[in-house]
Amino acid sequence: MRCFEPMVWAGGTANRLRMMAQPMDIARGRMVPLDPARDALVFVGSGATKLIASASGGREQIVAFHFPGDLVSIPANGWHSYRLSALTEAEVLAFPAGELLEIAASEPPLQAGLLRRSMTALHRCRDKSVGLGRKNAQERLASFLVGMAGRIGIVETGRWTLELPMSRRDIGDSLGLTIETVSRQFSELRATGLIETSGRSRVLLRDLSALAERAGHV
Amino acid sequence: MRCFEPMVWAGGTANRLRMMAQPMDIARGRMVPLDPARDALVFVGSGATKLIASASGGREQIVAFHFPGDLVSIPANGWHSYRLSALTEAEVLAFPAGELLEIAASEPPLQAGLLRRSMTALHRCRDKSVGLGRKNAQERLASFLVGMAGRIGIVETGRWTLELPMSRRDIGDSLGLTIETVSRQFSELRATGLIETSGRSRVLLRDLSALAERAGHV
DNA sequence: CGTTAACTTGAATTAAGTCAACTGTCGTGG
DNA sequence: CCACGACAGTTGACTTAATTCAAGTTAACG
Repeated sequence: MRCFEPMVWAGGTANRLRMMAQPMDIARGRMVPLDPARDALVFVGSGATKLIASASGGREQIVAFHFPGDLVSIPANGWHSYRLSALTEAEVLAFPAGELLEIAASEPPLQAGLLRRSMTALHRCRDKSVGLGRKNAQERLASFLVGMAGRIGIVETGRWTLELPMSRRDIGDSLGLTIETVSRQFSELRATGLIETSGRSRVLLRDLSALAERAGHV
Repeated sequence: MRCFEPMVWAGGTANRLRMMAQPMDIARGRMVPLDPARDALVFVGSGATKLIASASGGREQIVAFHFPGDLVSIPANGWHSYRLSALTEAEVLAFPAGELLEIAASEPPLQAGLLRRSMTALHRCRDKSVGLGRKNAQERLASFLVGMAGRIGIVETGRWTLELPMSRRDIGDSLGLTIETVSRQFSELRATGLIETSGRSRVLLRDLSALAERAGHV
């Protein structure tokens, strides 16, 4: 199920966009090939991806997960080096940021879409910063689960089910925790009765608002 | 020295913008008055501000500092509650986000400016997330100082001088550390010879690239 | 059904937090 | 201009949450 909205927003310029970026299929676990010298903008059409930042000493922080319809902005010259990796097989459209922004400048609806998505990403990143800076392990995991519910959760008779495409390691790298701590917090939430898990990826949120409270949301 | 660029970008619509937001003077330590029910966009014309997020339990995280020319996007309905506070006397222009975006939709240069600033803010937030998630106290402080050098630093014969408008508490709230840890790390960097301080706010960076290395930048 | 990697659990360690006492800076008023 | 008071910042001793290291379990895939 493809969902390359930029083509839609762009109206008559859809062809110019197609010339800049062919849709690409990225296999699970592979990086999206990007020119490391230029800022990139990537649209996720299907599947799921993670944006990884590397600091010195091989430390990695996942700064965002993406799902269909999301826009990913990848800077070339930050303090850290970024790369985009597929969590599941994914279809993406990768643009050189400069060229896309130039086209968008003469295509207000496209530019508006970019702006709206860019702000959504900013707000998500900020909410996440609060967790990284000020929350304990349990609150971070609860926050993560509540956030995922809003993005990929399926609700049924008041209970949310998640099918997580990322590993415990990915969750840890996203929350600034080790894999062991993530695992212990899953166990803790399970023991409290707030969640149930089955297999490695399915999570049932038994009480979303209690979980949001546990997450330290105001 | 006022610097309200949106007026400039907006060309002929400058008057519509003026009707939406009068420039305001915010005294040091005061909040920028915002409608808590609506997303806001604030331009900082002069002075310095901090964007504070509150989680439950009275915990506060400063998610960004702002200087003249910066755009601040403040969401009304996030997981956390946000407010913008002046670090020094500041002149700002506050807009309801919805209305400003609507005007921007028919004013490509304005929209382009918003988009560019929004991406800058996103990239800063991401680089900061890496620090919050994966760096130790010393790396966080070094990162902070290098970042501030790039924004408000004054360079002179290869040495950077900073006049920090924020307190140690603000720095701690921004780096996810306590005031005591921030203080200890200042002492540590002083002892290593990487920085000198005089008074509460002046910092001399004796070797920016060594500091960037210490910051864990790649 | 067996293999492998992902996940879980436990015990010891550590970086940063907390609590407490002290010192320096800066603005005010004598 | 200097002395004082108040608050910002510093330093030290102890505690704690999360990491690290190590040893099991379990799920998923062929």
